[in-house]
Amino acid sequence: MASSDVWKAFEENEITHSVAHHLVAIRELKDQYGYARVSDVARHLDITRGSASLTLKALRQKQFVLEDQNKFLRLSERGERLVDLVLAKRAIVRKFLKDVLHVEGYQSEVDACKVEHLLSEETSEKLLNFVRFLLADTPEAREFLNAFWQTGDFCHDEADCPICEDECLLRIGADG
Amino acid sequence: MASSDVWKAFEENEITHSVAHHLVAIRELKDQYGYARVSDVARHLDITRGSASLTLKALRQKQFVLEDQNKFLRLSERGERLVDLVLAKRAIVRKFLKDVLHVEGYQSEVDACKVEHLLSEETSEKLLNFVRFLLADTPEAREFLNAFWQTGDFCHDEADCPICEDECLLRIGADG
DNA sequence: AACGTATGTTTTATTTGTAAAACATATGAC
DNA sequence: GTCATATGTTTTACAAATAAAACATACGTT
Repeated sequence: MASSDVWKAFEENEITHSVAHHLVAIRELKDQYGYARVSDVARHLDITRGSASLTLKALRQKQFVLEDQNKFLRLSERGERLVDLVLAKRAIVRKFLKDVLHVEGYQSEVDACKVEHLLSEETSEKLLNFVRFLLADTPEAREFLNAFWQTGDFCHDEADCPICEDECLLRIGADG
Repeated sequence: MASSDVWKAFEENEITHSVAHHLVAIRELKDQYGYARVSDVARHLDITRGSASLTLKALRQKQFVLEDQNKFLRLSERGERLVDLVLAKRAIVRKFLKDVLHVEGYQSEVDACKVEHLLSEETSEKLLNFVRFLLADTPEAREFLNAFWQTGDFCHDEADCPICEDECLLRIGADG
């Protein structure tokens, strides 16, 4: 049955949202302060030291994180690559939301962060490609974006809506 | 601190992925078979009856789901509205992935399903607007999409990439 | 050396979503 | 009427992610 297949596919994520944030925290702390310890990660994420300690222990066991003699943490090569991927996906989504859709700053941060670790490689890469093309300085892209941004709200009546042909989505435009 | 704010905002979802699926299951079952009971939902989602029973009990208490004398379930007005919103968001994302980015069928289903309940109203509405404009039959949209689809892979070298100006994302294009 | 503070871990508990099993009830076949 | 099957609930258990509290070091000041 198709429905339960898609449902179950949700579980198949390589990493959880929580793990992504712990790894990114290490990257950000090292960039900002030059080092990252368990307490620093906990403060950065606003969780308790105990909680961070447990999560990071698991990440050390899975070889995403390494620890030196003085309890200073760093990302392994695997960890660095994973963080690169997460940040790349987040940047693509944020760029699309902010610079194309004009979603307000904070909301685009939050939505990008929620979504980033869920997108498949295929989707991320195609979105990257799309946003690159859209924001590149070609006549087609320029004219299209100008036309889109000038239009403001488009097609809130049912006529000629290419999505509503298939499924009725009108209520999203209708309510507040 | 900005980082932990965004992180915490992840929790602020009105409904969970699991709840969204239980509610959508009721809608789909009623559409397909005319009724939906606890067992039907469980079968549809490929989970045990016990698990569905508990989740649906909570949803009855929260007034998203109603039950008649014969244990037949239906969505309340609140539940119907929520399902409308979830399905609308999913349809928009799916449409964008499939018809604009050309993400392969199954993957676009899965990614749309993962993401649908996480998007804010603001983002969904703007995405809807964008996709409507993009797929409407205007000269700007037609020319833009033709140019995009003809180009194939765009900008996998660093030159002139509007995203890489801000953050380096090249590895996503470089690896497999 | 002693005290206070920061740090890291461990233990205990909670919540959410699930499975598994036991149980109760209902329905239909014979 | 009895038996098999389907249905729904409850109970028990588990995993993940977290908080809270207790504990153990370690470090710096005095």
